[in-house]
Amino acid sequence: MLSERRLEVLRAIVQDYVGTEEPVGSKALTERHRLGVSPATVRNDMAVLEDEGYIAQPHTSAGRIPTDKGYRLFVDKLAGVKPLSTAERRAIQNFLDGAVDLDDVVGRTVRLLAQLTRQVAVVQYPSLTRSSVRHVELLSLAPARIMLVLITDTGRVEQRLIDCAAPVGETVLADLRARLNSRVVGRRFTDVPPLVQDLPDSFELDDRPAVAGVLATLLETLVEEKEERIMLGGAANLTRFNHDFPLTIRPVLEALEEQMVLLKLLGEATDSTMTVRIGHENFHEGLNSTSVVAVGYGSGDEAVAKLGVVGPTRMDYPGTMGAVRAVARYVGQILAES
Amino acid sequence: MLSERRLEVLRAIVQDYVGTEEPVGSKALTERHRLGVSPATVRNDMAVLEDEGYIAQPHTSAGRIPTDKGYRLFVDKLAGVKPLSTAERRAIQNFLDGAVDLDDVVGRTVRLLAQLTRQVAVVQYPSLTRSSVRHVELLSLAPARIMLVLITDTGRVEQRLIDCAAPVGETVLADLRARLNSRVVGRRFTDVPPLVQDLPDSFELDDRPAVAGVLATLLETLVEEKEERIMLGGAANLTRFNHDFPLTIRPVLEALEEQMVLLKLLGEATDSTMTVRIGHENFHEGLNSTSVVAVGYGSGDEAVAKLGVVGPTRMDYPGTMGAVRAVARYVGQILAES
DNA sequence: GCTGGCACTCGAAACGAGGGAGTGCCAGGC
DNA sequence: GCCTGGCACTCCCTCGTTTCGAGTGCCAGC
Repeated sequence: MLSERRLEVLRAIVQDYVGTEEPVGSKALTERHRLGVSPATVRNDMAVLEDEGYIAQPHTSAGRIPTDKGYRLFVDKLAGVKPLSTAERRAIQNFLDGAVDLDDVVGRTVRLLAQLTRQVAVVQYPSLTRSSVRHVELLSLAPARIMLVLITDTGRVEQRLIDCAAPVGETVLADLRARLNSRVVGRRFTDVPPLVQDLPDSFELDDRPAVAGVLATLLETLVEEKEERIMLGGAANLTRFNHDFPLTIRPVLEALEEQMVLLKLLGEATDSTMTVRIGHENFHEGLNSTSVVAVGYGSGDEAVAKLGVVGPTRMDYPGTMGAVRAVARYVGQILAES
Repeated sequence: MLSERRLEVLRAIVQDYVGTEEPVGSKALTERHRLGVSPATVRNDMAVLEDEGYIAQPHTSAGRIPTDKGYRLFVDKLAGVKPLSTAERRAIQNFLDGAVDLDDVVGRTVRLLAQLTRQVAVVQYPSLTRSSVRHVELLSLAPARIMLVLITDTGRVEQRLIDCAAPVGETVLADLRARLNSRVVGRRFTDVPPLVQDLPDSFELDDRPAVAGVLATLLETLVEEKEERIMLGGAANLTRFNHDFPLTIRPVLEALEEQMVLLKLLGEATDSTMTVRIGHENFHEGLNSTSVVAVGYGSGDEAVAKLGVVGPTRMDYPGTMGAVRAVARYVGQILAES
């Protein structure tokens, strides 16, 4: 177990390194922080911290920088979540109010988060699997062609084209639409499958294939993982850490273009606790020197999706966590109102 | 007027510079191209080309690089559009087939273009103002709250929340829905306003405000420029020209995050001719060393929107133009089918 | 267990020489 | 009149050397 002072030294190192982006030495540390001991003592502490793997030196005779393990300790034990100023809170509110639809909400959120944290923002659309049905619409585009439109309680709209083997009459379609809605409106999407299973049975034999086709597409839409949509913003902020630049920005940009990677970054937890994934904890080559701060958001207690930011491991964790949490709360409110 | 050979020299310079990314000198030129003259002659030609502003040298005693004016001449007079190989064509087809909805089409297109050209791809969603109405849906969410869903013939779906001053009955809503659809389905969005202007008059006095409100939101949705949606992809390709890197990538990324800038980049022309905007022709600081190749696409002859790529002025114009044109054609086909 | 002192390390910046690619210009030849 | 070979000149780039300084580890002393 590390002594109190050594933890204090680690905290000071993290803070200074985040601020200056340069390895921090023992002398500079004692000058910038009131540690009450001499540089020599700090050097001894640093040697211990290095042995334990919390800090490292880029090369002999340079200052120290925190390791992933060091940041982890910092986040878990040494740092809190910095609340936003009232001015910032007001800015968030102003910015998010006035969104006209879900796309707009998500778009504004992503820009807001990017601006607030000066990092790359990632916002997931409300997940279908965690939403409820507000309305199902069936539109006949051509005799054997139907458009399925799904509207969720979070305002999300999904559409699908369905090619039927045989033409479907307007009356059948209207009938199906009515029955479908009476059964599923207000229900969670995950509960839908058993509710519609026997629906084809109540139709004329001739119409059953078409009805079954529509239902199949409906269920497919619910299940497909690619239906998890994600919006990204603030990529320009990547250029701010122009340290070892070209080497590091490339793989990050590439990773951020992959839907699947983004989803994994945000994490699987379905509650709204905040997760901080640091460096190698992301298990993705190329994101080894980036951290992710993510949190669930939703209209109620339960999270319908996640949002967060991606930045260098050398980031202002307390500030970032504060911003992410605050934005998630406001987005939840907005969603609850609509 | 430049002599034939001098044009040939310019072409050679552009080609070599695009290939090597390094200023090209007279000796290297004669070695790599069969110009039939000596380096000294080429030097004289280069001096003339420089006087005319087609090429420049970064500093005395360095090779020459093309100026924007030089690229312009190259694109206009010296280069054609390189057709894609059949393998590439097949790849496009395979990649775009199997898209399930409009979002999917646009998403696939953006990835395809980025991959094909190895540059940043930009795809605009079919513009509302150039589409026709397929269906208008009105859903009652709460007594005084309506969701308006607009579906276009290109498969685009837009939704809007409408807060009415007073509750609107289901029958009124159904009535309005029916009348609205019978009037506007199949019509161009730009033609809609006069078609619905007198619609409130046919309703009970009590219901007119609500009806008018719905119509107002509908018209607003059509007009608003921000409804021009755009998808972006391949940002990681920016890192490929890591020449004067950090200086140049930052403003480009920033510019690409602004919806308005992107729209302007794609250009205003509504037909499907290809436009190439080179360097300063973009009139946007930060995009001074990037070029944009854009073209309209649509299901018929007329363009419903634009797509294109953004890359360094030092790009392979013939190849890029070929890829952009080919992709636009395929997307048009896909759209026509749906 | 803390501190001051000291020798040592090693990267970053500054300096300077050399090489080389490229240029402009000129005189001569077809 | 246009092309060509020759030549002197210009600068950038590379590379080795040097210097400088921040930082370290270790040790003896309090």
